[in-house]
Amino acid sequence: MEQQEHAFLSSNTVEDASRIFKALADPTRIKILYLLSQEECSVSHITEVLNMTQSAVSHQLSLLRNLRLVKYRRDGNTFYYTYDDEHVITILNQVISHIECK
Amino acid sequence: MEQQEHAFLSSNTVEDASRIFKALADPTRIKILYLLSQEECSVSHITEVLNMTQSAVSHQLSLLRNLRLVKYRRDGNTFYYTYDDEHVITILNQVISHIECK
DNA sequence: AATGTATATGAACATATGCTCATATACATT
DNA sequence: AATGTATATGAGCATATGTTCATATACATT
Repeated sequence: MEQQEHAFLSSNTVEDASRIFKALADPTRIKILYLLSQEECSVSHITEVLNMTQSAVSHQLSLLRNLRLVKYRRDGNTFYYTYDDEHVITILNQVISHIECK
Repeated sequence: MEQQEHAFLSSNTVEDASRIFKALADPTRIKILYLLSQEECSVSHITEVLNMTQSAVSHQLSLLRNLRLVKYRRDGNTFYYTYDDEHVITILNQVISHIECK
């Protein structure tokens, strides 16, 4: 009630923002989300394109699922993932464009 | 030369994007950058507002300096920091607005 | 010159993160 | 029912990260 004269962020807001940026902070997750921004993908397809182990990809998808950044549908044994947060994809694309036009 | 049919990101681009998002992924750095988005601040002012140790703040400022996200001017013993990357501030504010209007 | 003040920096430590390896699960096929 | 296939998951491990503590640096003041 004294030392904070200017508008500041609530700790919830800061935590939420941190969570979003953390999700985007890892190269593997950037690649996955970028792929999904272009097309629905099966896990095995992601695994092949990124040239990673199935387990590593699956762990990252699990993390992205928990954050509600991706969702999936199942068809037999195949799981097809799509992105589930338009805003986060927009942010990702903005940063990528900004980097590429340098 | 065969398994990559769609446009994909160069690893440099991915690394650069990762670096930017990593910078924004920590609550302390979010608070610092948000403060600096509003006004030029001395280290001691940031320390008081965030209620953290001088050392912790200084370490984070050092990290942000290395990433060229902030710069400073010196006036006697006091160092005044400002942000140095308009685009990153824009991204931060976009994410914050998005979170707050939920 | 000596002391004070604001900030930076290195080492150490605890926690978080991302991967691998082994294995579980669930559906498909035979 | 038995085997195969696609994916998920838990444990373990190595590395990265953020803080603290102690101390260095550089300028100011007396």
